[in-house]
Amino acid sequence: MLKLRNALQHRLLEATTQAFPLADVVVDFPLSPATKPEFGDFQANGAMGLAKVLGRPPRRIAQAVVDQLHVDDLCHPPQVAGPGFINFTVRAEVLAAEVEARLDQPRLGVPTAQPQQRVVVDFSSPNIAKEMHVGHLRSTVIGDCIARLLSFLGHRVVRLNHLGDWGTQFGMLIAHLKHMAPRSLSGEERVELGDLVAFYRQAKERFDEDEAFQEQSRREVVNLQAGEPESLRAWQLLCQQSRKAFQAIYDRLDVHLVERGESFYNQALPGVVEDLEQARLLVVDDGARCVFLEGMTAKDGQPLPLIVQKRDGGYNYATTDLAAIRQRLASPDAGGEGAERVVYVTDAGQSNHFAAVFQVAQRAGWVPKGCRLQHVPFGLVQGADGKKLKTRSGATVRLQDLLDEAVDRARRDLVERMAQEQRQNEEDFIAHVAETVGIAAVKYADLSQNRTTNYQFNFDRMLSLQGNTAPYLLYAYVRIQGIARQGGSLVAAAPGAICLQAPQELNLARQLLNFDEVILEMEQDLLPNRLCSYLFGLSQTFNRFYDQLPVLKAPEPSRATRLALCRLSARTMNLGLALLGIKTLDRM
RNA sequence: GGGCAUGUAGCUCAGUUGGAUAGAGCGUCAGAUUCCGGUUCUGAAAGCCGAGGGUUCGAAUCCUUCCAUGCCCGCCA
Repeated sequence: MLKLRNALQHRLLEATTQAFPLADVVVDFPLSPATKPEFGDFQANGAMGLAKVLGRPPRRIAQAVVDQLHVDDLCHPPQVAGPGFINFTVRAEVLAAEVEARLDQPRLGVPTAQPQQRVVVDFSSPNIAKEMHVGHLRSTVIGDCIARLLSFLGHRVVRLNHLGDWGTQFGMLIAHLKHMAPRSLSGEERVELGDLVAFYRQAKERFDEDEAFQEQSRREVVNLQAGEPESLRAWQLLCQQSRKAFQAIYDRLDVHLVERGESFYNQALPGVVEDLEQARLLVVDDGARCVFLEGMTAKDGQPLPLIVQKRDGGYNYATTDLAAIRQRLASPDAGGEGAERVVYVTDAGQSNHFAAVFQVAQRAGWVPKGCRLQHVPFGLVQGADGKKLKTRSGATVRLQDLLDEAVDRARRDLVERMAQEQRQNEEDFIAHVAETVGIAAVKYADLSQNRTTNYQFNFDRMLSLQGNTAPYLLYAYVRIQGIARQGGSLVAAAPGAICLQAPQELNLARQLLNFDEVILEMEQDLLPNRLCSYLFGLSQTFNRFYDQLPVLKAPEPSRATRLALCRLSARTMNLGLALLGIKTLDRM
C-alpha cells in the first residue's frame, strides 16, 4: 500500500494548500494507515492540529480539505468522522489491480533502501572452549533476522561473529592441553577433546588448586601473545574444536556468519591506545590507562573511566571493541571494512559498555560523518519462574539441548497426530518436519516478542498449534499448498481476472498489500516482532478466508480471484518467514 | 548512590510520529462441521494501562515526582 499511500498523501497536500492558501502556515497533513478496519484504509488527523492555528473548528477544516480532494479514481468519497478525522477507503478495483501487480513482483512491493549502505551486523559471539547456551540464542536469532532484513533491503551486509577467542583464560586452557595431550601439539596424535565444557571445568579446577599450574598458565598467556609456535598450535587446536561445535548449531539454525574473533584485532591494540594518546584522551589513573567518559559517573559521582590498558600492561575487551570499531569504519584502502553502519546485537546489560565505547570512538574521530554505530539490545531469557533460565539442576542450558528438546517435542506431537489421523509417513518426512517445526518454534517464539523486554521461555507455548506460534503460521501455509496439490494452479492468474467481492476476499487482499508498510516499519526500529504479528494476523485472515469461502469449487470469477489470493498469501508468508530465518513446509 | 530498562485482562504479551469505544493469544464459558488438511472458524466474560501531578482539542504513549521489579556500574566479556 506504500505506493497508494504516497499517491493519496500527495493529493491530500494539494487539497490542503488549495483549501488554505496561507503562505505563513506550514501545512502538514500526514496520512497514516487506519487504526481500525472500520475506518477504512487510511486516515488523516491533521485537521485537529490545524484547528488552533486557523482558529476554526476541526470538522470544518476537514470538510474544507475533503471538498478540494480529487481521489475518486482511487477511493470512495472520503468521510469526515469523529472530532475531525478524514477516512479513506480504497476501491475494490484498485485493490484488485494492486494484488494483480504484486503477484509477480519478486520483492512484493518493497522498495530497496536508498542509499544502499555497507553494514556490519555483529551478533552471536560465543566463547571458545565454552558451549553455546541460551545466552547466545537471542543474539543469534535476532541478529540473523536483522541481517536478513538489511540484505533484503539492498544493503551490503557483513555478518561478523565476534568470537571470544583470545584472552587470559587461554593460558589456563593451553597449559591444561599440554598436560592432557602433549603429542597432539606436535601433530603425532589427533586429539578429540570431546566435551570442551568438561575440559574447561577441569582446567579451571586445577587452576584454582594448583599454584604451579597457575604460574604455568600465566606463562602460556605471555607465550601466546608473543606468538610462540607450540602455544599458538595449542590455541588453534582449541579454537578448531570449538568451531566444529558452533558450526553444527549454526547449520541447524541456518545461520551464516563470518568468523572474526577478538584475536583478529590483537595486533591493532597498541595502535588504538596510541591513537587515543594522540587525540589527548588518555589519562593514567591508578596505573591503568583510560579515557574518562563524559556524562557518565561512577558510584561516588566521580567521572567514569573506560580502561583501555590495565595496570599490568594487558588490554581488555574495551580495547578490542575500540579496535574493532576503528577497523570496521576505516576505509578499505586503509585495511578497514568501510562500513557506514555497524549494528551490535547483544543483551541489554551491555548498554553502558557500548555507550562508553561509542563515545570514545566518536571523540577519537574514528566515526566518519554519516556513519552510525548502533547497539540493538535485547532482554534476558527467563524460565517459567521469571528468573534466568536454568536446568533443573541449576546449570546453564546448552543451546544444543534446548534445540534437541524442541525438535523432540515437535516429533512426539507429529507422531501422535499421525496416529490419530491414521496417517502413514516415511521416517524421512517425520524427521524433516520435526526438525523444521522445532527450530521454527524456538526462533519464532523469540522473534515474536518485543526484543527489549525479558522473554519467558516456554516449550509448550511455542510449540502449541494454536495462537501466535510458528506451527500455526506453518499450518496456514500448508493449507495453501494443499489447495495447490488438489489441482489449484498457484502459478499465474489471467490478466484482469481478479474481482474482489466477498468481505473475506477484501480483508485478505488488504492485509496482503500491507506487507511493504510492515517491512519498512521493521527497518525503522529493527523490531522483528512487528513482522511476526503481521504474519500472525495474515495467517488468521487467511484461515478465516479459507474456512468461510470455497476456493477450488467456487464459480468463476471467484475461483481465479481466490487462487490469486492464495498465491499471494503463500508468497508473502514464504518471504516474511524467510526474513525471520524460518523455513516453510508443504506438508506437516 | 548513579545509569538503563520494565510495570497494560487470571497468564504470556502487542500497542506505529500523541488520535476515535484499550488489542491479541492462551486459559475460561457458549456455539459452528454436506468444506480445498478442524492444527480451523464464530461469539461472550475479563482492564483504575503501577500511583499521583502536569502539558493539550486529545495521553497507555510526552514531562515530573513516587512505588515495585530486572540488569549494569575500574582494570572479566
